[in-house]
Amino acid sequence: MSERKVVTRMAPSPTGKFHIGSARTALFSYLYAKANNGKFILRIEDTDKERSKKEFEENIFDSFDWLGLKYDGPYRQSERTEIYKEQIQKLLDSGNAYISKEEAKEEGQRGEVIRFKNPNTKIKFEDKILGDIEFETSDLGDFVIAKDLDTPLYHLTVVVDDGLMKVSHVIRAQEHISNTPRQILILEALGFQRPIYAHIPLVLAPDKTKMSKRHGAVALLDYKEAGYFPEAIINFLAFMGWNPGTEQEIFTIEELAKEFSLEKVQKGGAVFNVDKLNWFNKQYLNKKSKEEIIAGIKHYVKMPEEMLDRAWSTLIERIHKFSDLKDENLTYYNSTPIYDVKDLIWKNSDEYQTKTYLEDSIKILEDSSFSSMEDIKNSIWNYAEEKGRGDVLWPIRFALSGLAKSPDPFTLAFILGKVETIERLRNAHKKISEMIK
RNA sequence: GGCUCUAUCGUCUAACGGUUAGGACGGGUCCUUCUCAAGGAUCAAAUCGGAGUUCGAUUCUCCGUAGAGUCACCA
Repeated sequence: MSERKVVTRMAPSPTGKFHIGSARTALFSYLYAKANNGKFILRIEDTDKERSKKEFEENIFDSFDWLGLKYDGPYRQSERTEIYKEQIQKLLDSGNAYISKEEAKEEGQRGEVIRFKNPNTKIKFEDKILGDIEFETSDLGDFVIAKDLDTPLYHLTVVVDDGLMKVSHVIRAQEHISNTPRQILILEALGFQRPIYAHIPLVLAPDKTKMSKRHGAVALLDYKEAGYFPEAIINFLAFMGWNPGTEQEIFTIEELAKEFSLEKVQKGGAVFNVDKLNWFNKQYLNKKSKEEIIAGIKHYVKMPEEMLDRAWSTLIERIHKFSDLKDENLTYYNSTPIYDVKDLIWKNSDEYQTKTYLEDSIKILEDSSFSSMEDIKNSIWNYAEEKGRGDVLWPIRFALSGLAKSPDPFTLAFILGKVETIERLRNAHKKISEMIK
């Protein structure tokens, strides 16, 4: 019984961009196959000629590539018409299906379709995740399995393909659970071996309903665009509805493939929590090499190479993902900040003191080495301690960034470089001098 | 509405029928600190309700309640 080689599959239809929820289903299928030394198949379910689009098929491939999920295939149902035809004929011949004359109620409907002859029985199956499930098939009626011999429909094609491709475990989203009895009926009529079913819980939006376009970003590749790392997405997705039973949270896909089991998959749906995703992404961001980080930053920030070399580690301190850089006010790195002179003065300080501190600071920094942030800090720290850290440091930092919130003055000075730093400080000094007279 | 499924902190989740119900995200407070971020410490926060089984139910059973999915000549 357990002799069967593990074969799982993901069977998306190219009728829209590949969904983040589908990505998780694919991941679970993939992981289960890997965990059991099995095979993972990608099958494009494009029997609906009206709605299937090549661009969406591409989107599916790009999605798998981005996540790094290797698969067997891809197979396309649109290329397997002859196979289905043969199976439909078998069903017709055995009396399990029949050609039904119909009244076309809607435009495009046929006057003749092929229906499955429902034996009206009770179908029981054991779902690996949900447990025993029972359906009365009588309320399904004689459902349509093909428009004609050359135009098979979903239920038929899934069963035929899963049967012929020797799929051992059908791991799919819970929304498919009510399709299962129909498919078991066809499968039995065709004499295929029954796969093990595992219906994984849905990915939910914050309102607890199935995630859809109206909830925001649902296409997997939207997350690529937003600057998330595929490793972070995988790690996050794996933890929606599954957990290792330990307190380890960071997993590479290889580690996941080792640990994954259907027994630990949750029964109920899981709400998609962007904050947690961001946290995962940050974990991976912190592990990236300097080169990778610089490359990522370049997509969102224009900065001289040499300056970027000093700024990269500071830039990622305040973000979870690269695209967050868009929301950061970073213009002060490239252009002289514009600000109100009065903002140069720290809390209880005044313009006279601030002017003096600026003057002294400029002198100190002119003699300082700028080869590291520490050098800069060391040169001015004692003076700041003596006069009051806020009184000295705030004007410097403000003169450099023009912002109430920014990295510390030493870091800023280091990134901007000596020439630019001194110039901005002189500028500030000039402004405050003018204010006084 | 029919059918099917689900139910532990706000969210993701852990807990052989016996735990002060644990962890993570997020949040609060404190420390650090010129600001922000980061970091460290710390706190708050949950077993849907009612019966039953049991010496003992988060855990098993039943009934409620709530939520979800699905009901195509789509997949």
